[in-house]
Amino acid sequence: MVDIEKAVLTLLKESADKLKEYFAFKDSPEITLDIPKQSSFGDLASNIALQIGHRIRHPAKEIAHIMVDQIKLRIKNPPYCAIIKNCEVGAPGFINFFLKGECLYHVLARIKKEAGNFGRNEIGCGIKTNIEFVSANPTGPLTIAHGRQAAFGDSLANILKFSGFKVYKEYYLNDEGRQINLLGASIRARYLELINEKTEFPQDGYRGEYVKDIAGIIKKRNGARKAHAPLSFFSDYGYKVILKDIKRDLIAFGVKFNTWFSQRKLTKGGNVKKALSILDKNGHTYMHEGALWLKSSAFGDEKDRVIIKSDKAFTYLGPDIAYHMDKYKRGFTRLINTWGPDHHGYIPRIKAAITGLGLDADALSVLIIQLVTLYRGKTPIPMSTRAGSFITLKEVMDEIGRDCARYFFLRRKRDSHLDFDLELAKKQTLDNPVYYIQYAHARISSIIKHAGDTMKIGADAGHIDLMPLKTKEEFNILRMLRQFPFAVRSSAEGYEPYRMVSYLEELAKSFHSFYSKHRVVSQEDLALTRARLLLVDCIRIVIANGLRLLGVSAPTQM
RNA sequence: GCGCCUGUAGCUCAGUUGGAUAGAGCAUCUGCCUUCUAAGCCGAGGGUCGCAGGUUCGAAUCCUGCCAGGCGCGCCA
Repeated sequence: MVDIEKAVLTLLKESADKLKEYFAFKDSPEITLDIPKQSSFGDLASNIALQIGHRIRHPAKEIAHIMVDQIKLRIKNPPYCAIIKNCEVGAPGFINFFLKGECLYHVLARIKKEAGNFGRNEIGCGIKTNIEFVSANPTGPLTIAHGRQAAFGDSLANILKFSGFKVYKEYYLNDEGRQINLLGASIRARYLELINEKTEFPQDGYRGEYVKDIAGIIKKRNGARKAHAPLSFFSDYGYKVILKDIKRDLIAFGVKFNTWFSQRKLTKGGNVKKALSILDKNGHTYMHEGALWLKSSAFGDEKDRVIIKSDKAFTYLGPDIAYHMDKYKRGFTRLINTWGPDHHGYIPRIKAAITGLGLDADALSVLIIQLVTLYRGKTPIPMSTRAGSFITLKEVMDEIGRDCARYFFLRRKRDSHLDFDLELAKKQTLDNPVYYIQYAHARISSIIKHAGDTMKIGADAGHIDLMPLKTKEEFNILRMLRQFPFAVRSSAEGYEPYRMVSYLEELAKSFHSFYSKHRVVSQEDLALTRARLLLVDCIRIVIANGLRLLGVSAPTQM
């Protein structure tokens, strides 16, 4: 089988090189192919003439015509004549290729052969990649904001793996410091209340019900014996209980981490001191008013930042610098962090520290995931973590299910605010496209079951005559199927799983549209039946692959 | 005051990095189930891309200035 894409790229490259005889320019831009939105623009298109035109300041259309004239000569002869029907110039200067009908069928045999691997690509080149996400402080249950990060990070990890990156998922566990102490103090106060000791609730303490629950457990186990236990007893007890719940919820959400990275272990191993001594040696820190400062303004931050406070305690920056250094030390050459929008101002200082350590800050991409506003119909649900009034991820999962929750979190671009309407998410209509996609998968499974064993498509998929596929709807499906690898690549390159979501919605649409117009299984026309069975089976495979990347299940019946 | 994000159809949002006639879903109006799942399908209407300039063959996209909303500007995480 000829690799269509490669052939077309070769043609374009040759004619771009020829251009150099007419115009003065050195190297041509990288040539990329796309599948145009409208079929009237062909089966493959390139904007190379537009790019060259821009570069040499010459009308793109003229360049495109020169290129197309040459390409037209070449496609009359083998091997191109077998695959390309025609080549045209599009309005502003696109070069559009129209493939021969038989070529469009090729994708089916490929899907059948590659099955779960169809759509895989190697743009990652095996780069060792660390993706750190959620990393919520173990001082309270996961909220929906964490849910969005969890769905996003997990799905992005899937997509990157599928694109040839070597991906490790990591959760940074903030298991020491002020917040943990505050949690301990809050639990202790509740505990003392329970055993009727006099106490005062800490001013910035955690007021959620779960704090009382933990205090209750301590009382049940120990009675009043812990009245004078050190703060660390309550902190440790509390964060362990909470961490257990966090892990349980994430598993229920379908998210598994390779590493739970403990801050406590990091500082115990002396890593913070090590990192700071490197910064010091490189001349990027200084003492001022009893505190140790990072000269981050030297690397573009708006001002310098404190690492060690005048009371000798670290700010969060200390351990975080050491943590990132550790990531580099472990051999990761690409780092991805997902943070909430409240942390965006923090990016320059951590990058400054990394540069100061002599490491490559460009290897780190910090992705800001915008917040989620939860609605019930038109009414927004107010959220306040400190006051303890919030909807947890678990509650959302219990109410609308894991598939639905993940899907809704993934639908939006990461830098768009997400309005999450629980009422909408419960509807089983196109208001809620996760069912639309799953429904296509279930319908196809049902058709295949209905067709029975006699018409089953097996290993002979490559020999099925596909010429009977000739309706508009069938060609539209073929076009959509060919697009899947492009959708994977674009999701990976942009770190944007939502592109996969949009793709799947469109693919499902092309199927539902076909389904309502044409019958797949008919006793009268066996040849057509076999061809169409192969077609829908391929849709099923691609939907399953896509949903798997999103971490959403593909049911065989609904 | 400074920084970041957002502003596209009545609503929720796309628009693949400057390209083809600005697209989906919902909502509204209108049709389709004796045949493989109606959680479905076929139509119709709906736009000053926040506003004003600029850059060029070409701008929702880039630049400048405004306007509106959200978030952040700690020796808190």
